[in-house]
Amino acid sequence: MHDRLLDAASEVFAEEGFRGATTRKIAARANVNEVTLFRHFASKEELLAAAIDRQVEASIAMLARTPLPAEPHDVSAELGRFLAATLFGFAASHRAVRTSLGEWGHHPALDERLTGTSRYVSDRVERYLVAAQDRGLIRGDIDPVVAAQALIATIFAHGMLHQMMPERFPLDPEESVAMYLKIMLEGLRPLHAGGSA
Amino acid sequence: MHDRLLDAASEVFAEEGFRGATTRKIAARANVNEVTLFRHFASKEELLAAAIDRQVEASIAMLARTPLPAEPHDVSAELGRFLAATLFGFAASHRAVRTSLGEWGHHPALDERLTGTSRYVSDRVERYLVAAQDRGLIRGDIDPVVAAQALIATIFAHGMLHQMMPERFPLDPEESVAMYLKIMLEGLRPLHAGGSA
DNA sequence: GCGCATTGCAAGCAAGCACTTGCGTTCGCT
DNA sequence: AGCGAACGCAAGTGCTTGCTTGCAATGCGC
Repeated sequence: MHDRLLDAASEVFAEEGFRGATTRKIAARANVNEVTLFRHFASKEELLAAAIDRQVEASIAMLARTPLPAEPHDVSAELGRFLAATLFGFAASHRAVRTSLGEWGHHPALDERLTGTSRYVSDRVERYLVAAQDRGLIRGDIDPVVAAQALIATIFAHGMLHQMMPERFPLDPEESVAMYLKIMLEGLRPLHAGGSA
Repeated sequence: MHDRLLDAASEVFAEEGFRGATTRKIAARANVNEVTLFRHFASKEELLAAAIDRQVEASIAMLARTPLPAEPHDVSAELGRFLAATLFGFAASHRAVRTSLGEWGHHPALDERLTGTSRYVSDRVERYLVAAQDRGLIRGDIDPVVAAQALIATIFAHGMLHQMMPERFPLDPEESVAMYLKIMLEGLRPLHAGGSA
């Protein structure tokens, strides 16, 4: 019951946002009486906070199954796998991601939770790129933090825009990541190694 | 009065979304009686549609003051100027952009309007990159549509994430665009021209 | 079989919502 | 001066919201 309410709350929140996720809708989706909802959670806000926590933990656990190695070897392959998994996750929950962006800033108690997955991803990519730069696998004259930003921002935005404007962002996750990496890794390649891929 | 209501509606909608933008709040922000609002617009939905139209037209007019040339010459400088202007616009209205993303899909009458600026930008960049590819200014083995996606997605996401996680996305518009272009243009450079910048 | 915890159900509450009605006031125009 | 358009104000309608109350039904352990 507890879990069913959390799942229902996540779904309705993703679809309708905080204001739209009424306690009646959540209870109905969980096949539970609205009163029962308030017997499990003191308030709507508390319920949604718990529901978002659950979702973030689940998505991070999912991403943790395709980790970035601590010591980079094949940057293209390793980043490709990780970013494809990330994009896959974003695309699967694009509605929740977009809602979170819209909702961010309105409910301070929820803000930090809402950015949890993004922080996890950017953290890993940053660390990986720093390590890759230490090993001379990518060029040394750019800030790895900025490079991580560019990569994540691209993946991130593509995951949403692909759903919103499919005629303009038509590629599926694997193709997209391959193409983006084709561009970006060429741009990140050590400068002394000239020429093509 | 009409215009004051439209401005107020844009502001409140950007801050609070469709549900949060109550007619009372909009009227109060415009220093107008709520009844007057309904004498100018038949419904809340009609008001917000008109308000969003206005905002989109204004932002496109702003972007049109820094156009991309029909015939590319200096890709880095020309794209840099255009994307900096785009990022500046996104950053200035980041709250509206995020709200639009969250709201998108809920009100079919608003959806097309909400993506107006994005469509304009991706349209221009796509055409520019196609022209640049025709002239051999960027490599020929990548889809210019995909390259445009990567550029816009990066600008787009940075404009939002810079506000939400300033400690992770700290650079201001000019710096950001310069860094992103440094990476991406290196990746887009014609393959026969090896070496560094 | 008894007690206790968990749920459902019907009803309701105060507040907020979009939107309406009626009436009086203030204008600029002729 | 007279007229009509545009506005403010007070009040109210019917609906939805988060949340509560009271009571009856179900189930599980002892």
